Amino acid sequence: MYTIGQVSEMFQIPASTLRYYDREGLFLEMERTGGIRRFGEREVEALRVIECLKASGLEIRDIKQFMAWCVEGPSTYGLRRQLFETRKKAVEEELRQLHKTLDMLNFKCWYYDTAIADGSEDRLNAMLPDKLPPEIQKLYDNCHGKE
Amino acid sequence: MYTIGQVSEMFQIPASTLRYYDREGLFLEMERTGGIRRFGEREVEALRVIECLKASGLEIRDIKQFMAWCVEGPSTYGLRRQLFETRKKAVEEELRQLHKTLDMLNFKCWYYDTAIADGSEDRLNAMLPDKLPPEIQKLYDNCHGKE
DNA sequence: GCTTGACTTAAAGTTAACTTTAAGTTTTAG
DNA sequence: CTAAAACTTAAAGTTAACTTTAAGTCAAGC
Repeated sequence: MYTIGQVSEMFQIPASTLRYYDREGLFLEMERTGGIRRFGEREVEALRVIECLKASGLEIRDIKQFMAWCVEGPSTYGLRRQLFETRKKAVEEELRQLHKTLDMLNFKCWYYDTAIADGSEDRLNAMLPDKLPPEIQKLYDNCHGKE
Repeated sequence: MYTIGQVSEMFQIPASTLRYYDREGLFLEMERTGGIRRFGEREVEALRVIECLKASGLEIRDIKQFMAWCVEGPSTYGLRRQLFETRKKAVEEELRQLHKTLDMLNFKCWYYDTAIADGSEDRLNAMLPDKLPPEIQKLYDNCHGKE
């Protein structure tokens, strides 16, 4: 069993944030001794799931809903499974979006490398949007709306 | 040249947001006719870059800084190049984090598939954290801190 | 027993990124 | 010329996720 300070240290999360999560109902069955929170394995695993769901784009209120399902028992397995499935779809979409963002960033890096080499953007502007090197054309098209 | 309403439609961004961006200094040289904003190719490309930088995790105030560099001219090519390089690093890190998140989500989907098939988590709890199927073990380890 | 450090609470404050409101101006269609 | 649609502003309001503050309680070491 851990104190809030130890968990704060383990996860590199401020104790104030852990208290906030508790207030919001993310640690529904946490024990206390003399008013002081005791984090057990259940809470540590809950925190890993909280970080995962947060990273997937879920809001605190919806994570609270999930935690309530966990307390409710086996009748909510289906709902919980569905939640993770939906989060998977969201993260996969986010990954696709981030790859497009990366293409734009790579294009811009090439663009400024070229501008620096040339000393101006004149030649670049004359090349745009066609006449780009083939590998750069791909990056450009992918972040300027071409399918 | 486009009005704010046309750009709002094109990018599916509320006109109020475009005005907010303008107020924050993201369209530094935008023209007006009779007080009304005229978005040209420069502003449309700026908006594409804004969306990219936002998706990369950059804040509005830092995007404003970038736009100021663009107005400043060729002397800031190096700074602009460096900004995109830094954003690339941030996005690549975000991609790594999202892949770990996806591993956790896949593990949880398998976990609840199994719990549903079993009707309880008893057998699962007896399997954890070792004795998991090999392909599941990988997912589990990757999101429970094992290197 | 006393100090120190870690814990507790409720309530107020912070921040970023919008969003809404209210009042007014400009453009467009008839 | 007029009515409606689309634009304008400054200022206030919203939201999520914390974070800080103030005042107090608990546990450990000397």
